Amino acid sequence: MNGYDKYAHEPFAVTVDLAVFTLREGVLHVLLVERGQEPYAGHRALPGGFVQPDESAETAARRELAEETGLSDVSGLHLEQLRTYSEPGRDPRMRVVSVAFAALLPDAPEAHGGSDAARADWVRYGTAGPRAFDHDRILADAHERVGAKLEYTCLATAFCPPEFTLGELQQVYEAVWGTPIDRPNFRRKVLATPGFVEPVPGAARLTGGRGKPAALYRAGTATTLHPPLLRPTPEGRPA
Amino acid sequence: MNGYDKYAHEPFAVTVDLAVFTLREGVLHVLLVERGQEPYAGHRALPGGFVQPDESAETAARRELAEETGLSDVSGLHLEQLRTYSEPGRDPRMRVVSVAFAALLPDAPEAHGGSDAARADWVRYGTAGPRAFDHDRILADAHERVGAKLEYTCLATAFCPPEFTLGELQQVYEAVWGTPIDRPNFRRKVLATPGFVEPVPGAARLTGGRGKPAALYRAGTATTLHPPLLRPTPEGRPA
DNA sequence: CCAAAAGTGTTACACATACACCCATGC
DNA sequence: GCATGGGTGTATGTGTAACACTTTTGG
Repeated sequence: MNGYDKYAHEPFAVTVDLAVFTLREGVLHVLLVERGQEPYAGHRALPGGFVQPDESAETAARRELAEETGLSDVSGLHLEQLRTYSEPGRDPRMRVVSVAFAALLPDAPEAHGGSDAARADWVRYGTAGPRAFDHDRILADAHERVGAKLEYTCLATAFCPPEFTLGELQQVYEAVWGTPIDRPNFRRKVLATPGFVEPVPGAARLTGGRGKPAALYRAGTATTLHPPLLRPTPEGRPA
Repeated sequence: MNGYDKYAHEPFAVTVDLAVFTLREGVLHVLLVERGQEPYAGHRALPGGFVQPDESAETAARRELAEETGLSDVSGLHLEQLRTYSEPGRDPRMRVVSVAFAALLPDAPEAHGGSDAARADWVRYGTAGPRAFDHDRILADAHERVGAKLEYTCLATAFCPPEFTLGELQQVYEAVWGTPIDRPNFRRKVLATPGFVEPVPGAARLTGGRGKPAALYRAGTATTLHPPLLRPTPEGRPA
């Protein structure tokens, strides 16, 4: 199999599938489209599409992200390759190999589904499926990956607007992990990690109308968290 | 892009590339083939090949693994999808999307390169490249991934024969990470993690001819490590 | 006896957890 | 004043890091 022969091998269609997450009012949402045709007509599915001849999968994913969200500038958004799904029967019509991506959005633009007929909506994560194809599994894999990366990277700021409060940052962790976190301890950990967040001098914002105004922070330059911020008893721990 | 049209899209070739690691005398080695034809004739490359029409990428990877190592039974070996490399120019001849895998072998069979003409040899990891295509990058990504997974999974036993000593297990960590580890502390951590290793009752083995015979252990049933076994100052930590 | 490798013990320190408590704002 | 959410302080336990030390083998 070291001799390449471009005519000797079955062609594959290569697509990208996107698990796009955002937070709306402190709740984790995911972007889903509604399929208009068979198979799985009427079912929800992850947004995605074919990789074009001159594109890498990453480029295709970012293009699809812009099309589906309707955002004009998606260049700064976090986009991360998850894994590739290639089981022969995953699409009943033809052989489709799909490279899955996870994307994180700070704010959720209400209107979207710009480019094509299929409607796209934000759906609360955890709402019952089943989704089309193997998209339930892709979505679960994406959620697990994002949750794990929150532990040892600065990824959480990707869910936040340019300036945010520590309470908002904590909401990201709580929404993705589905567990409450002790606020004082969270605060200390974040501030003790150099480069995770930087204070915006003097700025403060009223949060829910009520309560003390919160100091504002910007994302720092660090990408990894040492030591990590572990979620409470994620698995396997007997104690 | 929700309407599928199998004739409207450029066909892609889909291949798998394998980063196969093993330990030989305590040193990390990787399996490389020597290319016989252009491009990159004479250069070393990762073993791999085309995904067949009826195969998933995982199935293809395991088939290639068996062919390249010459092992008759590769069913129990650790094989893990890394990521997919899809940049348009990565193969100068045609559009090739490659799904990369990392594999771990406990023992290194000397003779291999069974199926085809290309020679395959074990090369010490870190030996100077450059390798063909983007295989240097794939190899670096694979090494980083394996190193990271040693921290929070029981993956290290995949490098070991069915029965092994704690010293051998420690050598896995030291070889992959490239750092020495304190033996007493390593020992305690491993034994304190339930299900990581199980003692083989009464068995012991002389290790280097010299020294006290070491107790033997088998891999346990656990897959994750809580708490993790962190490598010393992997990155970013200023202290 | 010496070298080499396995195995045990101990101490100091970092970190996480679980709270109690104070501050500023809207109603 | 009271509810709400931001921010500070502190004790207690767990886990790690860095060591010194003992044990068992071959030469």
